[in-house]
Amino acid sequence: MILSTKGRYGLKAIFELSLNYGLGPVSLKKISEKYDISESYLEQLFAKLKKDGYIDTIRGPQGGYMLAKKPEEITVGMILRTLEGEIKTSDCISNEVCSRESICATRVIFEKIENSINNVIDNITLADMYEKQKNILTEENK
Amino acid sequence: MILSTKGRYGLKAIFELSLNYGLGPVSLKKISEKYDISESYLEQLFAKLKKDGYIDTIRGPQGGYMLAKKPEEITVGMILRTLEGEIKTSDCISNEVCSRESICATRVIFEKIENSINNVIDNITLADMYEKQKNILTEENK
DNA sequence: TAATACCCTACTAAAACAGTAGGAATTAAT
DNA sequence: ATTAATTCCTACTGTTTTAGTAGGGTATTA
Repeated sequence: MILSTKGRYGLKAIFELSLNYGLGPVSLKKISEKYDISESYLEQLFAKLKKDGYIDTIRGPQGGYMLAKKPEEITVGMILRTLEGEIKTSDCISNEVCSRESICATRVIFEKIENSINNVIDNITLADMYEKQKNILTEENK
Repeated sequence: MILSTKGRYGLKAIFELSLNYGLGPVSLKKISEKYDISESYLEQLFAKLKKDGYIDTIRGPQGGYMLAKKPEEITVGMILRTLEGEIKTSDCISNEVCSRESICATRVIFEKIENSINNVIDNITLADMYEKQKNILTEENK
């Protein structure tokens, strides 16, 4: 599993916020019940997302979490990097010339993997996911 | 880091074997010294690769490890899967209909990531890496 | 028969994972 | 004013994974 529950839960949860974009805050309780994810654990994930400026909060009754930006301004990559850390496949330092012969060919592979992942996650926004979701639901009702 | 040292070391090491394809076995000692990787740790990685049929061994002095197949028949994906396990991004069961509304859109993302990784690693063989390596060395000497 | 090399199993320190626990602060509703 | 709902914050914890280490056994060749 190359993604931990941090990224998996976190993406689901913030997508839930994007479903509610413009409709007021959503409480953790609701999200954790809907997805059956520990409330306290989610809290810690949301704390990171808030720190990085992706979500805002309102405290007290009727409070909760909400997107701090438009869904089209938040990419999957931003979320995953906040929660999982940088997506890396090796510890070769970029542009450093390998001191050991024949390592470079493997580095090229690792960079390709990295690039292909980044290419996916940096080009999908929460708004795109919303569109996708609509399509899925439409398909199901055919 | 989405790849552990198992995949990173292991790919480097088996690539070394492919550089020696057809020239007799290479001892672990040599590889571990060249790449500065623990010999005993590499041994465990090679044991898995042998079990899965990618390398053969010759015991005794002058012995060592060698590819069990042609470099063009071994993909990076085979090696990484042997060493790291299946490349997965979520635990959604394929084709299972999500019981929870709106999870599906996130599943689509995870599948895209998975597919893009698999697409890279399943389409590069050790022979391709060898070609790449030659190019790198040629470029350096320009 | 000594040296070289693979073979095999068990152990381990450290980190990461996946939470749990519990209290403090804020605020809306009554 | 009080209560209840909510976020905020920090610390703790059991389990698994990581990245090895350790040490003996077996085969082979010079």
